[in-house]
Amino acid sequence: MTVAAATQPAARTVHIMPAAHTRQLTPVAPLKTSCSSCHLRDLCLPCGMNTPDVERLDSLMFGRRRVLAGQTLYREGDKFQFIYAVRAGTLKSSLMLADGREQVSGFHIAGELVGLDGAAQGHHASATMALEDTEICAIPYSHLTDLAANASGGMQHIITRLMSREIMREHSLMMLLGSMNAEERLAAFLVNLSQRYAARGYSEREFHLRMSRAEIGSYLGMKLETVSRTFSAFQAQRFLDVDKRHVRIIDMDGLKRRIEVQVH
Amino acid sequence: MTVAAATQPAARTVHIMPAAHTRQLTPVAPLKTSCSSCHLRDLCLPCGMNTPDVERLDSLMFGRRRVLAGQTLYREGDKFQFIYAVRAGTLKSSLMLADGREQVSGFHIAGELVGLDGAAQGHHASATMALEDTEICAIPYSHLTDLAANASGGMQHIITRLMSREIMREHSLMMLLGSMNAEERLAAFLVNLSQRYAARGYSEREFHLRMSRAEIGSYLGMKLETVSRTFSAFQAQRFLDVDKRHVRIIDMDGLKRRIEVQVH
DNA sequence: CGAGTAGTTGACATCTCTCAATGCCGGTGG
DNA sequence: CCACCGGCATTGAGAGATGTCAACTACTCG
Repeated sequence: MTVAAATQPAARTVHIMPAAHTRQLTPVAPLKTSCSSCHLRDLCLPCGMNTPDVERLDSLMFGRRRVLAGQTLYREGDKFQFIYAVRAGTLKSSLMLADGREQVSGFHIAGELVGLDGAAQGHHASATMALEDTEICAIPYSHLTDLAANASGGMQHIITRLMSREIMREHSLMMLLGSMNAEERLAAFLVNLSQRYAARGYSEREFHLRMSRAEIGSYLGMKLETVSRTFSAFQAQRFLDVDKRHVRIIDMDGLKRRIEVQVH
Repeated sequence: MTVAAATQPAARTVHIMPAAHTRQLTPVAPLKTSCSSCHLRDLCLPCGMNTPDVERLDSLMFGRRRVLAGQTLYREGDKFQFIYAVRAGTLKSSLMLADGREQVSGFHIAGELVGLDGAAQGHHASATMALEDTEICAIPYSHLTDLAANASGGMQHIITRLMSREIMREHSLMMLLGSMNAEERLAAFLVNLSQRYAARGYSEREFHLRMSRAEIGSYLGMKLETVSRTFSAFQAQRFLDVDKRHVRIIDMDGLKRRIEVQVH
């Protein structure tokens, strides 16, 4: 195995596609953030909460932080203290085999939460790193559970639902890894990404991939060459245009027909 | 794809290996069960709880239920009301693709919990069925969350930890599906099973598989013939003896050396 | 300009799947 | 009691998909 190249990149090129907000930031003292005024509130943690609960959330005053491209948010084995909400940018989570093989377990964009995997053991089971300059909210887990204990019952349920959602996310990935071929995998990946971008107001048909072919391959359980060939095959079949990391989907229905995953 | 055979078996043969307790049961009114006196309390839901919390759990008086071999505990889409603890027997959970392909997402034995995947959407994302006559505790989820709201903070944490554990379990499976070959997959499966049996006081080196080759294959992302061939290969390499579903591990270290998964 | 990284593509190797035949076992019914 | 059937497992042979290795291009960074 030689995914080694992807394991510890000295620095990563920064891509500039949807996100302009990553660039100009007051880089000084960690800003405090309020959920109620956040443009991501309907996608992120507060989603589904009632107003008083969101206000309680605000009272926690999450710290905001920047993670530069290639930097690590937490490593495997790190103490579990925070869960993180992505405000802008892209993160990648991965697991390691003893022999150094890496398995990417997820890519996370604005409004998504990472780090919940640490709750079982008190330390993180995966590592998470930024694929581009990324801004996150660090949510102290202990504060969140305190809140759940005191707030209206709904709050407790929110945490549970978040974790359950994570379980479902992994279900789909298992499905994909266990019973799909290369074209189905890549199609599923692109359709999923497209939908997540769309939910955030970006184009569902045209976007920049923030991850390398090797990272996509690791996530989808295939080699980078196979990813590359499958992209070319899709282009030949007129499902999409690809130019390196720039993707334009021409025939969304065609892609979707390749997968038909139910996993509701 | 023709795993169809495994999809809807009319009836299943019952195997008799560790479990004798499945057989004689008062099949009358659903028994109520108390966690504090359960022989599985250190593996199951109460694991890690303090005594007062376990007593609160007892106050819920979970219903006990039998699920016969081949019967379904819940189906994909069913309303999420309970989580289930296996008291004796074996369950299998699986997901469906629209085209009928099945992906087994887990096997569950005594002391393990199933059904948590329903918490996100209020209905189950997977289906669960008994591979042999099985006895379960049905734990009303709403009672559990009520309890979490009132009990000492630890209780809330227990639920979270359970779900986080589920996430980690799926992490390992993803790892396996994403970056291991057939021999590594089967070795990982057998070692894992062996450890779970050992934790329950059964032999770690000799056991009966409750699932078919097709089900193992679906779980591990390979075809039943490949599972069979890999078993034969292990036998030829003197790692184990197999006779249909009876497995005796001869060289546990040899098996473990094939995997070396870290995923802690 | 040279080095390094990422991506693409070809040729070939290898692994796993597919299809098919066979054996084994348990259950059923004559 | 025995013959037969269905389900499960094993095994072989060949096909197909993906991995491996290597060459080449484009681009970025110093």
